[in-house]
Amino acid sequence: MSGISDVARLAGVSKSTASRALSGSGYVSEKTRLKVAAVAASLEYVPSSNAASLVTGRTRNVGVVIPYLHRWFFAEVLEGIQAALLERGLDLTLYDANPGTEGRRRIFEDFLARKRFDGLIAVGLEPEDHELERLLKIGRPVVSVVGTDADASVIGIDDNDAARRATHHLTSLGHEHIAFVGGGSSPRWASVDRRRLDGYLEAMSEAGLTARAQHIRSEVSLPGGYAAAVDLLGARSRPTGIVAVCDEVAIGAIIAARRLGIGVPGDLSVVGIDDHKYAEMFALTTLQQVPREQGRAAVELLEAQLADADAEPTHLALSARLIVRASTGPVDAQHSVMVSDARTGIDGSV
Amino acid sequence: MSGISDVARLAGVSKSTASRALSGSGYVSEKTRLKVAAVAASLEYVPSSNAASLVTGRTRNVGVVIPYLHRWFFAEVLEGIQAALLERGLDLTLYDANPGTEGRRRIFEDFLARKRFDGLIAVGLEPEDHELERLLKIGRPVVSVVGTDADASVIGIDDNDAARRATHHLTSLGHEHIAFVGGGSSPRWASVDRRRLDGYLEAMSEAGLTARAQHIRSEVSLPGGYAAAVDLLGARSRPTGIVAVCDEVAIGAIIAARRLGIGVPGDLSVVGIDDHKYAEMFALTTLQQVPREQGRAAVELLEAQLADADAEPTHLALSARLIVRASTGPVDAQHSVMVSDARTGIDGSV
DNA sequence: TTGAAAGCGATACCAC
DNA sequence: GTGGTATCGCTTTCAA
Repeated sequence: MSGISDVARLAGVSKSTASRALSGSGYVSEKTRLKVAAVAASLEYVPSSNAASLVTGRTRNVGVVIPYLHRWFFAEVLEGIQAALLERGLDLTLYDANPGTEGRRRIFEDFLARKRFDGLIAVGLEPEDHELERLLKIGRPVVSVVGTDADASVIGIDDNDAARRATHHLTSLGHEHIAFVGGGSSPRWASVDRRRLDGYLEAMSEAGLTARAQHIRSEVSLPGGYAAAVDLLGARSRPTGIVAVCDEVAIGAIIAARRLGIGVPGDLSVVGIDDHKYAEMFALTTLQQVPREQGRAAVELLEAQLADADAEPTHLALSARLIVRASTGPVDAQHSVMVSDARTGIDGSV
Repeated sequence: MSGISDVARLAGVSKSTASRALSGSGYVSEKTRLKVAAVAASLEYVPSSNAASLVTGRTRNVGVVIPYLHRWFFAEVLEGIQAALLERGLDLTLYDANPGTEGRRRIFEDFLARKRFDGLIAVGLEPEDHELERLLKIGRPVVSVVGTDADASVIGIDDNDAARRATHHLTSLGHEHIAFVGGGSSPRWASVDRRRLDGYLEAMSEAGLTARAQHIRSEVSLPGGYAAAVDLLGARSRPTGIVAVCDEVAIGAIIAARRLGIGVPGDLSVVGIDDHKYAEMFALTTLQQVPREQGRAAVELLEAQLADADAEPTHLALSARLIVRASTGPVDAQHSVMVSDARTGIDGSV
């Protein structure tokens, strides 16, 4: 394994010149640059990032703190981040900070303090106060995907607005009995869920339906949505519309409805938020966000902060796009589809 | 930010003694060890991993090369790896090597060569020949989760056996027309899929059903299984049993069956491989593997290789456990459940 | 049991 | 444009 001095010697130049030639910074004649590059290539020279980091203080590595890997949104964001980092030649150190685990504690107590990165991207982290404190104490730029930090750059959709529009979509179709499903299953609310519930409540209020607003708590997952919907739809008086906190919950609700023989959208309209990869298969009407792009954007924001130490924190609130598929319909059309469903086994939504 | 010389000075010892005291290697009197530790704590001293790595050659970092993040199996393995690494104080560098992407190419060409890790864990990587060559050339221990490398440690389930037992489960229930769904959708087979198909074919052969064996190609995903099953089950002569390449495909098939009014398990038995987190919700009979534990085991294996440079590569083939839920039943029971399904909207499987 | 000094492999300043 | 040299922060002989 050859070092830069080997390259320098074989190229007949000094270490400093070799370094300049390879890093591309500083004056080097084109001739020697070519020569050095050729030698480096022939030796398959790979610079030691440790040595370089030690002297420059820059690691060319980005840390990603993320609470879940198995949830659609998080996996997509992470893939977006990784893709953008690969393009830039930057490494990615993963910190899976699952809430309530010993691992998360150690990440905040020990791992982050090592500063093995030039900057951090926090994805849907929702840090406790003492965690946030740690995060800022590190003294490296932080970009959040989903969040509310005032001190860091944040990128995400306008959750309140998305839920409001989802709800409005149903009220404009004539629905009056609309439930919001998901969130609040654990004592500590995820703030995203909270914001979406608020958006729903505001839209219900605008439609004069505050009295009929109903929040069904559930875990934010497909089985969670399924379980909650089984209860909700099995009750005597069931809603004609469901706004789900996210697509996973929405899809769970659709599956529950089908199993209960409730036609979608004939007897029940369901709208989600996400545009999950399964959304199309379930013909789910939803408010689309593109987490992969959010991941890429986070890298771009971080890059800017890295280039210019005192760049102002940017707050990017993207707007979700309504995609109407076949899980929502006018409230009047009730039952018409249900019949065909029982006969053919396929309702009109596919 | 204080370095080890600050600690040394304030503790009234030399750098060397401070280093020994903190790293715990070499002779240090208990008294000075305590003193140094106290000073280090008061200064919130964090050693520079770059400096340490530069001199020791060890990074205390593990690279994980993984082709997907959004698929259940991969996300679970990754979470298992991360948890085990956090316990050991080791960092995790993520390389998302999505097949066919420019990013994957760069990972193998550039990123891995930097050797910013003491060892690698490859998860379901299925490297091309030239990629494998690169991998071994790095000269760092590699552990594979799922795979067939002779030169590296491998951990995974016996896929052939799992598929064979899944199939046998159906034949023992009297099924004769059993299709295998999934895999082979792209020209390049994933070898896992291939092995599972082989296991199915062997079991069919053992049951004297070779003539009726049928492989339905599909993408290995829930929508993929759904689409394939819609075609398969819509045909004139449909099977009474489905062995799916994995649970995601199996669940897609169940959803398709329900939509077509085909009762599960009344008219159709479905068995998967995985024990996916949604398996319970769909009452899916499956052969369980626990990817999270495979991730942990990979870390343990790697740790052993790291401790003892010439430890023999270990090949761990775990056995999947059959979990019988309610997606499979005797072939005779056909139609009985379908009727109740149509009446109540809920079949017997929940 | 401790300390002085020699690197690890690069970068960057400063003469030339 | 180029080369010598100090330096980054630590570990590790080797002597004392």
